[in-house]
Amino acid sequence: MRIGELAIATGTKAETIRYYEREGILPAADRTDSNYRDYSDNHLAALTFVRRARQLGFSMAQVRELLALSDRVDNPCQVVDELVREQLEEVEQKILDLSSLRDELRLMLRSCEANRIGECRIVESLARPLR
Amino acid sequence: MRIGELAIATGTKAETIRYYEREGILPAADRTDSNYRDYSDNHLAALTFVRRARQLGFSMAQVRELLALSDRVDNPCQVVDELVREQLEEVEQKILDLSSLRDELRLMLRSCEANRIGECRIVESLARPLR
DNA sequence: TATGCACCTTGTAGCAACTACAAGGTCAAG
DNA sequence: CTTGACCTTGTAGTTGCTACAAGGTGCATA
Repeated sequence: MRIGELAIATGTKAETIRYYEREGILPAADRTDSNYRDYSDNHLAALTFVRRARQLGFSMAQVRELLALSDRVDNPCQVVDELVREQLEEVEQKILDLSSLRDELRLMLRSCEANRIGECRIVESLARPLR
Repeated sequence: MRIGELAIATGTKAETIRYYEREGILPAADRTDSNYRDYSDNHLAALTFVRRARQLGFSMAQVRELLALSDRVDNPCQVVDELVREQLEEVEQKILDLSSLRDELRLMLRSCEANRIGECRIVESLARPLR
């Protein structure tokens, strides 16, 4: 399978796939006579894994770790569990941050009843000293 | 007031302040005889505004817009309102995305009862085809 | 006066994770 | 035999900073 096909199959741009290969996230593909990359089902599975982990918010470094772990079938599952737990904590923190941000934005909208910037509470509230 | 003072007053690194000046987000400061930047209270207010907007998740481009709007006191407040509304929508969408992500991570953790990677559901669930 | 230290200057390069080109090679269809 | 879709490499751009390096300035202290 050529890079374009793999790209469509995984919803990844061809350039991103080449980037992953350069970064050592994906193993290099075989080459055809005309030097085109030629991917196997193993590559498809690997890229699927990578994309899914990325979608779940894992960093490239974390994906590297996950890949290394999943290669060594005899490792304790605990290590993977730990990575997931860390990621979960980060995500939960982000949700909290965004929630208070959302509340502030909502407040700003509600307070805007003037119709000229001169009296606009939104601009005022942005100009307030930082907490 | 010198750059270090302004940095402390706003919780911004001096390098970031110089960066904002380069980017035209902040007006250039006056210079002392020895070529040090010399900031006024207006600069303090402007930087406070910028930092607050950035904390609220506005992009640099949006901050530029907000600054331009807040300069023209006779513009309808509606334009600012619209920007805030857009930002709010983005934030709400991000919260939704992160929430489903959180749910998936929680599921992964719960399903991991094996203790060897060979049977690890987490690794399995990462290898599943992309939705 | 000298010296040490914190602060300032400019310029450049690095980060994450791609994305967008440019300039050219390959291949199948019409 | 030409068109057009695909592929190749390499390089540079994106966002919003951050981190140097190499040198100048200002002020307190020995």
